[in-house]
Order: sequence, then structure tokens, then C-alpha cells
Amino acid sequence: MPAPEKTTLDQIVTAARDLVEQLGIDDLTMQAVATRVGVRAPSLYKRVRDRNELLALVVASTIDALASQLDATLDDPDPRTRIRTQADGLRRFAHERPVGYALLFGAHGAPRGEPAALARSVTPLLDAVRELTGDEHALDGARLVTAWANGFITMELAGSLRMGGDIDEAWNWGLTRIIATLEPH
Amino acid sequence: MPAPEKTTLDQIVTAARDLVEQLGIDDLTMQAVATRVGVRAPSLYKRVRDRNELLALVVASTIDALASQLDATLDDPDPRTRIRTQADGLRRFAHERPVGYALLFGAHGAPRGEPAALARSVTPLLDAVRELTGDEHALDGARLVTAWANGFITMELAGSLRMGGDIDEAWNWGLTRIIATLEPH
DNA sequence: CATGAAGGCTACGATAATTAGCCATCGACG
DNA sequence: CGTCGATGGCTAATTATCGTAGCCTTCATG
Repeated sequence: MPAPEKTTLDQIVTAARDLVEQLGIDDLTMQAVATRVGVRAPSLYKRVRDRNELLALVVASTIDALASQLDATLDDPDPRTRIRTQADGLRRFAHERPVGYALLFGAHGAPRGEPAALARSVTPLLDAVRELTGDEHALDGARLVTAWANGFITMELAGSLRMGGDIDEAWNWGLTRIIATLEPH
Repeated sequence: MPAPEKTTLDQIVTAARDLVEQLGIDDLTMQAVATRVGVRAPSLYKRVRDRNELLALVVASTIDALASQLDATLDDPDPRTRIRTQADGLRRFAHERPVGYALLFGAHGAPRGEPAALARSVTPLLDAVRELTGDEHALDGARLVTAWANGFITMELAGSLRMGGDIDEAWNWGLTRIIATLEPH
């Protein structure tokens, strides 16, 4: 290669991911990222088209991290347990990287991740749900679970749930109900 | 009064609300708002501390609009019907002002609305849920409904639900299940 | 050892937010 | 009536950022 590279795309994305988590998405400047990886801001444009592409890469990277974390789900024979594990894992992830999580789901005009990666992160859940609902409503059921979990977590992170009461209990109560309603009866 | 006012705070907030809906939150400039109300940008600062305060006012205004729309709920005797009406109303609102809705719930570091106004918008739902779950789990139940609805709508707006299937059907299927699981059994 | 592509850098240009400081208006008051 | 001063608007200037232009250095290759 031509000249010594002082950084890599990976380093840049990682730095951006960390900074987004620290500063919030609005205060993430190219300056800050550049300093973090040891170059001047304009040099970033040799690796990334613009700030939006960088954010898209951060999103993609975050999706990957999420999918990896959810993949590591133990193979419990009870689909209810697996669903619960998935949901809890999602929530834990959100608590660990609230900004990144918000970036993934719903947040403003955030660059959406590719369907493929997103689909991958949902597969285990879909399979577990299918065991309860049967093929016909597997997709509906998975949507029910993810919508609820995502909504709950989003509101929790945004502070919209502060009306008193124990939030963990509300989570568990809701999750139990959601799972219960998936089973045929 | 001193000098002829060329605009009012109300006009400014309304203009900002409309522009946010048209351009998205990131492209809302003080310039654009100023032009819309017929003054120069710096004059806005006579009414508003800064852009963030303006956004906060937009959020507050949007919450009010939402609360008003939800207040207009008919007094159906069946709490299930009322819950359904509330949820459908929320979704309709979100479709009418997607950006404003995203701003309200979860979106980025969005300025959160005052608890009071938000509480007001949830009261009718809370009452309806209480009739099904009883006092003890009224709050949990309301959270279950709002979390699911909000999550569903957020994902719908973000385009995260495009995995096939009819979205309206998924909404109705989910809503039915949610309501069903609130009733004691 | 010449060379040219890759990657870094400085210097700029453009756009927005926000501030500083000046000017005009009109109701209250002598 | 004529003056005063608070209010609201305006222009000019400042600060930050993104992104671009164009130059310079390095080193794998022939």
C-alpha cells in the first residue's frame, strides 16, 4: 500500500459508536471522531462519504452487536423461556447502549439498517413464537412481542414511564401477559 | 405596548410544527421559521431562548393536540371498545403527523414533554383498562397497551415492519390479543 | 531509483445558530 | 402635545460544523 494508514474504517466506526453513546447523536462531530482516532477531520472523508454514512455504519455495527448478543441464546426447550430470554436480552442491550438502541429503532430520521441484518436478529424470536402460535400467526406474534418490548424500552429510556410503580415489575408482568396471549386457548 | 408586533409566540410554534412535519426535525432552521412568520431569524430570539426551547414548545403543542384528539373519545360502555378507540386514535394521529409523533415518543434526545400533559393524554385509557384488570394492575395494563401501541407505530413509521403481511391486520390482531390478555381469566 | 496511488494535511467556502448593538414605534406621563 | 423608555425588529458579526480543493509525503512496484 501507498502510505502508512493512521487509522482504519473499523476504528472510525468504533470511535463514532462510543462517542455517540457518550455525547448523544447530535453532538457527535467529525472533529471528535477524528481526534479520537488520531487524524484530522478531513481525513475521515477518505474512508466515509459523509456524516450520514458514518451514522449508518454505526447503526449497522450496533445491529450486529445486538444480533450477536441475542444469538447467544441458550437452547431452552421451552419456547416461553426462549422468548423471555430474548426480550430480556433486548432490554439489557438497550440499557447498556441507550443511544445506540434509540438509533436503531424509531429514533428520528435515523438511517435504517439493512433488512437482512435486522431480520437475522429477529429469527430466534420468530422461531420460538412459532412454536406457540403455529405457522399462521408466527409473524403476527413476533411483531406483537417486538412491538411491545420495543415500545416499553423506548418509553423507559425516554423517561415516559415515570408515573410511579416498579418498572421491572411492569416489564415482567407485561412479558408474562404477552407470552400467555400467544398460546392457543 | 411599545412597538407593533409582527408575530406571536403562537404563530412561531405553529410554523415550527408545520415545518418540522414537512422537512423533518434536522432541516428545521430558524431561518425557515422566521421567514414563515414574516420576520428575520434573530427576532425569533425575542420570543424563544434557542432552537431547543422552540422544539420543546413544538413537542408540548403536539402533546396537547394528541390529548385533545384522544379526549374526544365517545363514552362507549364497553371498556374494550374504548381501549380500541384510544389505540386507533393514537395510530391515526401518528399517521397524520409522523414526525411530531416520533418527536413525542422516544425519538433521539427529544425534549420530553411535561409529565402533566402526558398524564392527561393517558387518563382515559387508564380508566378503561382499570375496568378490565381491576385497580391493582391498572397501571401495568395501561403500560402494556401503550408500550405495544407505541412500539408498533414506531416500527411502522420507521419501516421496520416490512417483512410482508398486512400491517393493518397485524395491528388489529395484536390489539385484540392485548385487550384479551387484560381480562381476568 | 523513479513513480503514482493512497492517505494525510492545511486552507477554504457554505450554512446555521446565536449574540451584540442600533433603530423605530407608541403608550404613559408630565 | 412633547418626551421617554421598554419592546421588538434589524443588520452585522461571531462561532461551529460539514464538506471540498488542492498539495505533500510515503512506499510498493517495476
